Amino acid sequence: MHNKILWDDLKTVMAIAEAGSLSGAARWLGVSHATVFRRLGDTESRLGAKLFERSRTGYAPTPAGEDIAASARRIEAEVLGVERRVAGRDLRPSGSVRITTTDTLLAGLLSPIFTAFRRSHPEIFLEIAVSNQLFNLTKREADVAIRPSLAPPEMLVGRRIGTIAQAIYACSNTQIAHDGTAEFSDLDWVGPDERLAYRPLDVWMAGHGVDERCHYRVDTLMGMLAAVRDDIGVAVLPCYLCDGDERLARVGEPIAELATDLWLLTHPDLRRVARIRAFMDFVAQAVKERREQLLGV
Amino acid sequence: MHNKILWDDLKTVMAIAEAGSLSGAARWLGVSHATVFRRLGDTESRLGAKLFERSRTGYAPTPAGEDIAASARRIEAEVLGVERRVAGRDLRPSGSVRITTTDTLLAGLLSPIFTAFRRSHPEIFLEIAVSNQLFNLTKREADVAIRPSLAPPEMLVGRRIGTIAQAIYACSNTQIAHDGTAEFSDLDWVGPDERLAYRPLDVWMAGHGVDERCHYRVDTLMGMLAAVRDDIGVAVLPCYLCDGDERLARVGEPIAELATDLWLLTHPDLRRVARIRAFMDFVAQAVKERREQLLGV
DNA sequence: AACCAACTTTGCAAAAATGCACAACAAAAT
DNA sequence: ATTTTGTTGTGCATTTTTGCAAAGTTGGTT
Repeated sequence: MHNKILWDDLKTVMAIAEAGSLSGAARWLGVSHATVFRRLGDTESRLGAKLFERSRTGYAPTPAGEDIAASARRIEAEVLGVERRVAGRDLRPSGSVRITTTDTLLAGLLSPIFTAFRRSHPEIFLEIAVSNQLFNLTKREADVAIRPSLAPPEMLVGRRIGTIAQAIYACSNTQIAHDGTAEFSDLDWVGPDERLAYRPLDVWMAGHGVDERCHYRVDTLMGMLAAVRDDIGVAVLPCYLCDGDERLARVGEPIAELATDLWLLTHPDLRRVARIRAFMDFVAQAVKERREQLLGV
Repeated sequence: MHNKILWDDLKTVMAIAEAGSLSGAARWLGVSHATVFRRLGDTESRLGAKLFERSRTGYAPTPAGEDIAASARRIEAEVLGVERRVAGRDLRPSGSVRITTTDTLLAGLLSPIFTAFRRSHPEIFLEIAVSNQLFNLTKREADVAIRPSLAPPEMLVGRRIGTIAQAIYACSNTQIAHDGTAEFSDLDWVGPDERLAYRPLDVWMAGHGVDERCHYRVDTLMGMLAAVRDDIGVAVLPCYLCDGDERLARVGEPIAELATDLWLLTHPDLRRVARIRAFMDFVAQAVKERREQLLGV
């Protein structure tokens, strides 16, 4: 009769409420949809309350279901906080660090740095999550983020480790690459699409009247680079990514208004974790040593 | 590496921290001590942190263990709150109600009332928790409390349903029972012991100089009653409990300063639950009908 | 010193939870 | 209209968790 519910049952209810379906909740929770089905039934039985209206389009929470989902969100925040604080007390210089960064930073700058770090700290494992989306460090989706940004999120701590210069690049074996005399508006351009969410470049291209000549858009910088290599057009790209590529030629000097900062960030609760500090110190130093590569000089 | 812990693991850590041992935590959680042992080991492994210093005489939490236990207490409050609110939405006039009351109230007043309630509401089940300790309605140890008190706890809601009169009783076949002329200080007395925590009666007995003649103390009113029946001495007892007992005789009028109120209480979140309202309305009415029995007239 | 109570730790059997595979249904896409 | 995709719901096998029983340690009581 008065069976108390499992605290994890609340998480299940929250997952169903947010996903709107058993299958979606199952994916989020990392279990089988059959398991979610049974857990929900069991929870409703223990509480003696209906938590979801079942419909053809999925599951919609009842007021009681919403109340539980809201509680579960507060509990989730509490659990993440205590997990971080416990993890933050970990003073062992060993274990795993999860880093999130972009594909371009990884390929063009960070990969050799990570390799060197692994060599010098064989007892610290790295897990790289390549994403162009901002990971949620509060939810411990990563321990460290290395990202271009003009301002870091307020709740994270870290340091600015460099400035990323960007310039126009063209395919090496084109006329523009050789003499650089064509007008911008006479060129074909490659640009970012809206999913890349690269607002400053959109603004710059519009301001220089070249977005009208942009007939090829990609949602990754690597895709933009490949298009330039294949002479589909010219594009603004980071110098660290392109200057070492023989098939690309820089056209003009770096564009000051498109320079951006490179940040190395973690959550405040993790700043004292030995292995995270070791990693961040190493990367900061290594990037400093490559500061000219980032600046494109 | 980044295994998230089960939310119920936090409850386990809190239980061990509060009990100081695996065995004590097991009793509190309602599981085997072997289970607690394994859950703790698994949690420490997932977090990569030591949560308790172990000894054969018990477990003492580390700072990380304390942090988790504190989080778990907050989560427990959150879970109890949402369980109450969900239970509070239960509008079905059926199901189970858990009542806590004293052994004397049950035997001398309430049992026939509960029987009548069951007859008139066959679909509502009663679970009676007999205790002289105050149950924690906030922690849902009971849904309804029926208790003598001069003032109810602030966080509960309810109503005062009667006044309990008390008087001196003696064994029926004694002289004092017949003529009532002996001085108090000439009698042998039966009294409550410190575990009964019956402060007002202690004060009254001291004020009338009869605690010096009290050589028999019990920690239950039923035990006091049995002693009076066996002519071990006289005692102050509730009128509802004794007036119907042929082996007991009242000596004098009820003692106004020892009158106490009878309260019918529940948690604010449960006040709208249909079966709880039905129960409380019924009991309030039935006790009102017995008001003279309570007053000893 | 002997006995008792309360504790931790572990191997094995039992119970519970879970995943798999399938059937059926419904909406979206073609 | 048909196909594809995504969903819910369920029986059975597998995996995981748990309880039981035992061995051993420690401290308190007699």
